[in-house]
Amino acid sequence: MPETAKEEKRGLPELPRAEELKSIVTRFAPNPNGPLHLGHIRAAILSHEYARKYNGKFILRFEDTNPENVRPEMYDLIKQDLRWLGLSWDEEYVQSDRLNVYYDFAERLLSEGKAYVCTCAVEQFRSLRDRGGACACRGLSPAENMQRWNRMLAGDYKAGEAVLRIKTDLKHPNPAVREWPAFRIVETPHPRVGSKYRVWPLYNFAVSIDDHEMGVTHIFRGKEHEVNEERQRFLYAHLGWEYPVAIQYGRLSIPGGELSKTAIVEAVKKGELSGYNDVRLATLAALRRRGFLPETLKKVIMDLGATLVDSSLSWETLYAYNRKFADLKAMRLFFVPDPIEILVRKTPSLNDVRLRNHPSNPEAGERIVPIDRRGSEARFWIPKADAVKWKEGDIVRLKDLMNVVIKRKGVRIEAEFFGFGLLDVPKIQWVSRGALEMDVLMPDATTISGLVEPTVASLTVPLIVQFERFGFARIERVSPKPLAVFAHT
RNA sequence: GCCCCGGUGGUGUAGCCCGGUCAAUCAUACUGGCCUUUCGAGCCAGCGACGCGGGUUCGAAUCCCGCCCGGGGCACCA
Repeated sequence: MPETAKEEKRGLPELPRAEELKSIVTRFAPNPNGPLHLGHIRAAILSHEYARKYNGKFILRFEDTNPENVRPEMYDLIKQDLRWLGLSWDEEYVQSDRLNVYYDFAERLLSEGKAYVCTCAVEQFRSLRDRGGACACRGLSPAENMQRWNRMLAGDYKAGEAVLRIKTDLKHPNPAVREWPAFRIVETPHPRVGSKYRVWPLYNFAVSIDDHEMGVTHIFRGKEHEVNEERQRFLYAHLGWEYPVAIQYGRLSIPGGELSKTAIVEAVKKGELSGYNDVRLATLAALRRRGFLPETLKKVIMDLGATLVDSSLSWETLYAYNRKFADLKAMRLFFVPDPIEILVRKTPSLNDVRLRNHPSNPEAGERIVPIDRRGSEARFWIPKADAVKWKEGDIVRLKDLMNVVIKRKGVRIEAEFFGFGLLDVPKIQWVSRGALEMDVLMPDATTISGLVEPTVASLTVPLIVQFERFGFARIERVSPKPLAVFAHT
């Protein structure tokens, strides 16, 4: 038992204030403007796991308050991604459905003199702000502000002509937190709610209102939000609210994961990438396609924890974790890359062989590998890369079948049967009668072609398999031509 | 330029708040061995780190100061 406790402590340290709060509420709040990647799922997984650990609530909230970059297909893609990861949410919100809520709080702040509608030109406002000064709008009465606000809503101002600002400390050491904007005017129709609204809340406002209204107790987010927290605290103070516990973590990088959501969307448009799940990407869709298992990603993220240090993950680490999980259940198959034919003479009577689908798990069942045999001659395909290393007289074993001795090399290898008994010689995977052509898409987007056992045609895909002596892969389709996506060795 | 944060083995982390039990945890990688009809998995052993300099203290990875290095923010994006 102490073991378990220790393990748990390592993976999931106790949350601050978990004891005093009756219930824990966390949330994952993605912007539906692009595909989820490793960095996003860090927030999602941590939030989810903690909610579950404390029997709390996990909320999914789409932060789509910028009509200009919302991509309608992303709402569902993100949900699919989360489901695949095994994350379940108790409540779901979409910010573009909640404008009235935000408006109510805006009006309350205006009437209490804690916010104002600013019509200054941005540059002018900024230089004033940087010097610690207030613009004329700040001194307006609540009544005047309400009037301006109504004019904003009515459409009397164009985009950029008016903005609602939250009053802060004009002398705050960081100019970036002073008098931050909470609402702006956007004329672009929103993909979900169309032209119903033209005044949109900005991130810091919508997040603050929602986190409080939804009872969020713990927030997980990247440290790039540190300044935002300072800004939001002014709003919480105005409204007399208590700020949730915020847990920040550093940047998570991995080779291939450099691309921003916008850059990915662009590259896909231009055809430079095959899609959001292009194997060269570190999007969740790509990781899934490459055969990474949800439990692998969860484990990796949980091991990372929530430290402020920036961490750079290596693919090797990801592979190692995944190998461990995949090995337990992946069906074994023979795949022969870049095949060369081998003719084996003097073979005794041979039947098609029945092989275990998994070396140590009998429940995985068996499969038949057919053999092309005429009289005492049998034909197989083996990897050329192995064959070139042999010389005449070498003995090798066709794995799980028989030993052969190499007689002649050429465009076709000629060999002779050398017994069934297990020998301490190289064991080579092979295919024979009925073998199917298959492509394996590699992580660098190149393709390796080869032959695979005919049983592939009857598999239910997608399926994670291990091609013996080649590596783990995810079979993506079995017809017309089977395609697998390589995961790792 | 201004504001903020961080630096533990090759990599990722635990420990740092509340100094001693830390000749520093765990994982991964790597090396060697065992096992195995895969170059996969498993088992065993080994390897290897507190950014630098000062200070406080009987004692510092842990506290203080300086330096160096790295990251983030300074959007009417999220």
